[in-house]
Amino acid sequence: MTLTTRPRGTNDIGPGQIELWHKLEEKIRQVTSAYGYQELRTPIFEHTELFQRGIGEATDIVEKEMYTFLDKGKRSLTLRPEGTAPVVRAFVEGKLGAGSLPVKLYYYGPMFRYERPQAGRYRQFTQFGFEVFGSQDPLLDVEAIMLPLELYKSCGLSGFEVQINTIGCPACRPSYRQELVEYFEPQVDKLCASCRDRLHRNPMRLLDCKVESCQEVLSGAPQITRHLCEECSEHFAQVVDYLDALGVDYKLNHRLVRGFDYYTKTVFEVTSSELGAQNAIGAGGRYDGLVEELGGKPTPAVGFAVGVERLLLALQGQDKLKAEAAGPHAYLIHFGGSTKRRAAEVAYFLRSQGLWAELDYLDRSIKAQMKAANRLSSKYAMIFGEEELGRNRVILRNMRDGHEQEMDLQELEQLAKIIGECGQ
RNA sequence: GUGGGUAUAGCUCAGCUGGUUAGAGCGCCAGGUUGUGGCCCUGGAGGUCGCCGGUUCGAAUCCGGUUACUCACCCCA
Repeated sequence: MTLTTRPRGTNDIGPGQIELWHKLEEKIRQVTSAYGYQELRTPIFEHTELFQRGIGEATDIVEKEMYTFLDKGKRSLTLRPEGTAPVVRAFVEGKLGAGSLPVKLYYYGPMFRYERPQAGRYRQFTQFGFEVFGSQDPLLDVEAIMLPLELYKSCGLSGFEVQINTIGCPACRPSYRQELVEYFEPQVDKLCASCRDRLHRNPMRLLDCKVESCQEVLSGAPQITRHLCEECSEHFAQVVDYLDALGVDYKLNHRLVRGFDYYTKTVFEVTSSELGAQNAIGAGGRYDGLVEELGGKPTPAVGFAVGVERLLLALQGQDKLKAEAAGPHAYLIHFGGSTKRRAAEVAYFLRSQGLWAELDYLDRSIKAQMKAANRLSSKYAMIFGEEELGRNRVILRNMRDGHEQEMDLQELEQLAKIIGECGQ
């Protein structure tokens, strides 16, 4: 449309915001390194088929939310709507499982889904996620919950809730499905339109329907517990056991179902009380069948993804993770002409020492330059006056207390030292 | 894809039932201080009133459409 509006559902992140992003990214690096994860950067787009197979044909994402296009070679490509399938693809393609297991990988970057934007939902959004390959240990399911909790806490976030559930595996899910269908079918006329539609395609998805009129039928729906095979049942018991032992606060939610087809056994979701309708700040689960489904050797895996914009929204709501704006170490004030050249010379020296030196490029009055120094909250102002320069000296003014002293320009190192010490 | 709300200066907003040069606060620039910031005072710049069309002698104001933002549904991080 216009040259001056960004595409719907996208955001520019500039001064005032980017500082928070940098801080969060730093926290992410700290937490992932403490847990022994290495970063994996995958392409922004992949072969469309990867997502069709990985996420599942019958999911909303694949059916209506993907940014899919043909390139000049007539290949169907898709802007990644999530991070797990690409990581699995890279894991298989790069034979990353050839060495010692488990393999711990994390990713960070933009994802794309064509949806109506709303609070905490954008067409281009950012996810931080991680995946562990090569072990069925329930302790790794627990780690996949602990790591994000560590991140949230280190950011200062409070008011979040962990919900967990198990959705079984290909061995035990069919019989549960069947019981669900048998339970719902006689009362099909009491269900909403979308539930009726999903009943035969994916009956488990009815469980988290929020339509008021469905609630009564749903409350009597059978639970998966009785259908779990011994392996799944034991696995989940151990997950719960570890969580209890580690003192993690969580809530069992038998109606928690994830939107992707690849999940098996444990699924979890973290919500924030700070957010509106889109209150999930992270979610994940185990997916023991996906690597094989995508052409790799059978490899169990578990992962988690954090919605970065949502986490940032929650943090801002709680006034956390604030970035204090740093100012220049020195603002060099000049009168134009030769004084400007001397100021520039000193500025470049200071910068070469790693100090933030700022100067006026608009040939403004001294008063205006002082105001600029003040506005940027510069620690020092340096005044390059004709008279002082004649004696090879400048005035160094401490902007905090107004104290001034003359400094010798022969000793730039000394000058840089003073400015650098009080700065920061 | 569906529904509600909103759209006036860089920002936050006022503009009553349509009436002449569209305002305020903050911010920005300049001056008050011939070489010195913050406070104060004075002045100044800055607006296609989202866009298109309609009603009217006359529309920022009423009507229709459209786009964007926003909130919610579906779904999801």
